[in-house]
Amino acid sequence: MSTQLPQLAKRLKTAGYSNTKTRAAVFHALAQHESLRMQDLVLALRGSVDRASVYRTVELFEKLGIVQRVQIGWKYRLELSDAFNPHHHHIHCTVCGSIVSLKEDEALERIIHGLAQNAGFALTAHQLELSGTCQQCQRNIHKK
Amino acid sequence: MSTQLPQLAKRLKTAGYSNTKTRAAVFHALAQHESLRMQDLVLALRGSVDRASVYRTVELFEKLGIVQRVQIGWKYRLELSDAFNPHHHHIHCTVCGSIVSLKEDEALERIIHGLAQNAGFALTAHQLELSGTCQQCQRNIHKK
DNA sequence: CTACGTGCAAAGAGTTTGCAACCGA
DNA sequence: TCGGTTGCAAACTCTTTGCACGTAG
Repeated sequence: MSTQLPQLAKRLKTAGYSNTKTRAAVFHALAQHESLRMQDLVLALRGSVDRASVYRTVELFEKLGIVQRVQIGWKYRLELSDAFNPHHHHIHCTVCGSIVSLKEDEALERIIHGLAQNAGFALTAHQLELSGTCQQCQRNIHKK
Repeated sequence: MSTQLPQLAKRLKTAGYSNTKTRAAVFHALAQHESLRMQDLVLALRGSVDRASVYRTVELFEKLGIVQRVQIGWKYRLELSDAFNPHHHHIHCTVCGSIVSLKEDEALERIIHGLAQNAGFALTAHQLELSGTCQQCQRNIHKK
């Protein structure tokens, strides 16, 4: 959403960083997708932003809490953080690779915070990753 | 535990694979630690098992459900799967890097299964990763 | 104008693969 | 013995870094 670009500019400014074309381009590319792999992001910006700059920008965005890495399967994917995108978790199909976002679940979040508290930790983040077989793929298996 | 070696032999045999020294060595190294990074595993086996074989063995063990990759921070770590090691989740300190295993929480597991069901998925695995600051590091920060 | 930001190219991790020798059943 | 397994070395992919030039403030 381009409505979020002012948000980006503000965050950069507040933290003392320049609001450059490159950073806006990376942000824009990220906003186009629910989540993407680094290689997709690099590809999407091919010709306009150098690979090294993409990595550097992502690193900065993480530090500023603009972007987060989420684990899907073995590899991470990138997505805008909770401030730009409501908090959620993912479930992915190990057969076809599709990814579904799960709405926030209050009871779940409560338990998670309780677990951290019991361990004496001040919780700053958490990720839950489910994997299994989606409905479509379950049907396909039965066809065989 | 060496008491688990027969378990390994059985699993390999059942699946039609040889029970080799290399595989036993990799398994043994994994059993020595709660979890380790690939590089630590390679290092622990330096001189006895080649790097490529470690990778190949880990891949096989995953396929056979002997080993699982868990996410800690951005990188994955390896640990024996739930069949050899009770199901649990992790919380890690982003300051000192320490990792604490959390005991299974029934309510949590129930919610997770419910979420998968709602999404129409047949759940096969899940991982929860918490991150924050541990008690020790919270104290250290206050000292400053 | 000055310091931060970027592109380019090259270096470094981490991981995979081809092939000949080796070993378990 | 025979086919699966391993070591070795090289190839690949992903990520980081140094440096000179470009650009925002």
